[in-house]
Amino acid sequence: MPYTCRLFRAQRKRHGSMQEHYDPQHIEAEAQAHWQQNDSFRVVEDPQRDTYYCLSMFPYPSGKLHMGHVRNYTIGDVISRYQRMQGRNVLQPMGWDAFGLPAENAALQRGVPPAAWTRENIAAMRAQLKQLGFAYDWSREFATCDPEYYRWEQWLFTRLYEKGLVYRKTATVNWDPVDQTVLANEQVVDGRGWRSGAVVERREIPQWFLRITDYADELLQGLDQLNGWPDQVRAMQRNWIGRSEGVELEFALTEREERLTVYTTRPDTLFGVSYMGLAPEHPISRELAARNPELAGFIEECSHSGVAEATMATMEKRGMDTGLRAIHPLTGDSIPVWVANFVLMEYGSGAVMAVPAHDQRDWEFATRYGLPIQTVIATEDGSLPDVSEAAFSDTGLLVNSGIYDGLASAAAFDAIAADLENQGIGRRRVNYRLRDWGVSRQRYWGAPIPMVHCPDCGVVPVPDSDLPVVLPEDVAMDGSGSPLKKMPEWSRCACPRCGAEAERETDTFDTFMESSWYFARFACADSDQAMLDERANHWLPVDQYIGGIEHAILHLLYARFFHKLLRDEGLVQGDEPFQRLLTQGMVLKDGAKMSKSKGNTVDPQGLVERYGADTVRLFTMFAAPPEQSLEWSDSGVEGAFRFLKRLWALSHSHLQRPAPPAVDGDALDDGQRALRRKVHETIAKVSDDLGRRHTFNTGIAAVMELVNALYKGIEDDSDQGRAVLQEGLQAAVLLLAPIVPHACHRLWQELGHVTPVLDAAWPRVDESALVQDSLELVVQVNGKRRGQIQVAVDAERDVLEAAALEEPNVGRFIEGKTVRKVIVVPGRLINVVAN
RNA sequence: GCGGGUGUGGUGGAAUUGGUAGACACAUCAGACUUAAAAUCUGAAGGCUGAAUAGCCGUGCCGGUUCGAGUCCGGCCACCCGCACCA
Repeated sequence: MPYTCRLFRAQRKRHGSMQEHYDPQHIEAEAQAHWQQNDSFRVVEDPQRDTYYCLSMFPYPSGKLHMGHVRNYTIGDVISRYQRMQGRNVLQPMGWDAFGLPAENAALQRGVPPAAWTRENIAAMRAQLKQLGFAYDWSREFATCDPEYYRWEQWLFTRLYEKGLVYRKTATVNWDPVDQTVLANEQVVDGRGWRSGAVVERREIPQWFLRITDYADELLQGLDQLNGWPDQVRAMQRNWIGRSEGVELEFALTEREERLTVYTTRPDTLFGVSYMGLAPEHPISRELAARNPELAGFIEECSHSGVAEATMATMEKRGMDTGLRAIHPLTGDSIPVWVANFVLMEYGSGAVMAVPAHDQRDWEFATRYGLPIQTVIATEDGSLPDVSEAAFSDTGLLVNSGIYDGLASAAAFDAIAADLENQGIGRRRVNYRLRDWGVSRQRYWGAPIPMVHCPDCGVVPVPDSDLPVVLPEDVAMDGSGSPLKKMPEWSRCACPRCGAEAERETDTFDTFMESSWYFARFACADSDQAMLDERANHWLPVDQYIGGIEHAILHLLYARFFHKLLRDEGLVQGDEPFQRLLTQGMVLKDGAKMSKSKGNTVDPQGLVERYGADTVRLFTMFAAPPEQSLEWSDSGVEGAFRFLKRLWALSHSHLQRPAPPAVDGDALDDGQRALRRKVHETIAKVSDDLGRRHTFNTGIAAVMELVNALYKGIEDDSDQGRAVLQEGLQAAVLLLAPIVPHACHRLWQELGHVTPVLDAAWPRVDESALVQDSLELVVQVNGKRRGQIQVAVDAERDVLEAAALEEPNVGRFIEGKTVRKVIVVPGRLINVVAN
């Protein structure tokens, strides 16, 4: 071990010279100085050792740490330190998700360029992370706004363009007509721009897309292998990808050549179609509007709303008859074609067939506009469902469906699909809800999209030799769109292909791009010849990833997608980036999410100054299991502080006494044996809680119980009494070391150890200490607890039954009744069933 | 609207595979120490009944399965998260 350094020796104190009172400021400064001077957290690739890559989601540098960060990073640090004590070579890096909207807002408010604001925040937050004692390998730190980082993202994007995985098409954005700028969904409040208050409009503009749908099936299949992920997150991703099997079919139109293509998962309800719905942006809608001012007015009205899916789904369903008719492909009936505000141009073909009897949305629309509701599915028992109050969306038996009457939905699906196929107007299709990833942002503070628009050659990717396309950092923001669009000196360039005067793309990347591959870059952060090198495969996949549940879908799906892109580029080997995932819950105060607007925030900085990092870490881990939301409590913090004082005081008292001999298991009296059993039961419990379950709160509770028991044990001043106490204190310090590393660093020294606790081995359970000869069993009568009996651990079943029936209170409850059976749950209880 | 979650004492939570509901802590109360307070230490405590052994009730609500349900199933209610340009 490289740790027998000057400082460590100088700090070592003999027993008895320990400070009586717990002084976190002093202890923490000392421990942090030790770690810094010994470069304790730097990790070097070592082919001989087991690797463990523990990654917490990197923060957006918003200014200072909030409690959510503290919680996230404490969880990661506890796991990292625990794994290190297991002997693994642990990589725990940290960096900055540095591009994004808040920097632009800050620039507007304070006139500071986003780059300067971001870098100041990074410096402040880095200092805070160090103060909290997180064991990060800072030599691998980077910020995503570093050109050395995003140049590789630009490089990959041009590769993907060559492969055909990148394309351009128009997509809808929120447009603020007053500020003349594109708004994020977050910036649209009640349908209005957050700054200007103007009613937001929808606008179609050309944007860059990544073909994530090419990977939809693999992203879906891969979820089955991700056993280390919460089922909840896998379910959310599965639903997000939304694979469905259905039929794509065409409806002919009267008076028009072209056909309307729609997709349905319920071809069995085809005979119930009573109208067609067109998106307001559909080309046919637009064309008809040109000759129909009323329709044009309606479409114009539809454009006054945001683009968020929640807005679309909750808004009032409205529509207008176009006068156009469609022909039902099987019955030949003529069906009205409506423009409907809830039909989205970006999904499928921008047109739907509506079956109001069997789809709730269609039902609501039909009811509102008096359109016919034709029942075509009967329940399994053949009775007609009541569709006067709501649609009947279950499957069942077909009725009113011509030759298909009597078929079950599944059989009708096949029959109708086959018939449509034979007629050449339909085909079975697998469809995904997942849409291609739009990566363009009309913003300044992001990585420039490395494309050039040449009047002659069209779109040309920037060649490798010209990368990175560096974002100019010294800019002024004025609130009306990206400064890049007003910087001809930056955007004007020579076409890389023909040399003619051309223009750079002024859109920047979605910041999800940077966060989709940072985990791999940490393995080789200094690589300047390639995006990734062989060290990526040394460390990947991430063994444990930790972050907020709010990232369950988008970030985690994009990162999984990117990992597959990197794999297909030959840069990494595995299929999935994150082996195990822990989704931490939110930090609440007074039952609500902490936020500046509610004024219920708690600043970690003040707490660290007052109580020390260890108390903050301890409370955060104790107050709730990591996946659940955590209710902040100032008095709970006080309690955590009190526990550390108790632990310190107990150690101090113990160390005032003569040094104990080794524990001699055979020489212990009953009390000592019981206390020692508690020590080893606690080791077993905490090992499981920290290593497998990640329920840090129950692990801490177990150590608290142990410390309470040790407090009683300190009255025993015999040799073996002191020996058991020494063993118990050592166990407590080792078990707590990942959680409260500073206090344990010092206590471990005080208990007489030279190797720092950071590198101490995790304690082992002595099975012989766990042996008991008798235990208490609960006795129930008809499932209700009526008494308990003390029995030998190896007692036979008939002995247990007899003892249970003899228990006096049990006797009272079975008196006059017949015992029907006796259920024995070994080690737990006996239930006497009597009536 | 759609998708995913959560709901247990005064409070945060525990109960890991269907087997003693309330571990551990906070707050409270009592005792010790103190001139006093703070700090610290020790103890009590889900509700109701009872002198007590003990009994009845009790895990959001209604119903079910089981010898036994906080845990499983069905139906509700409330709150939280996500919904593709917040990160």
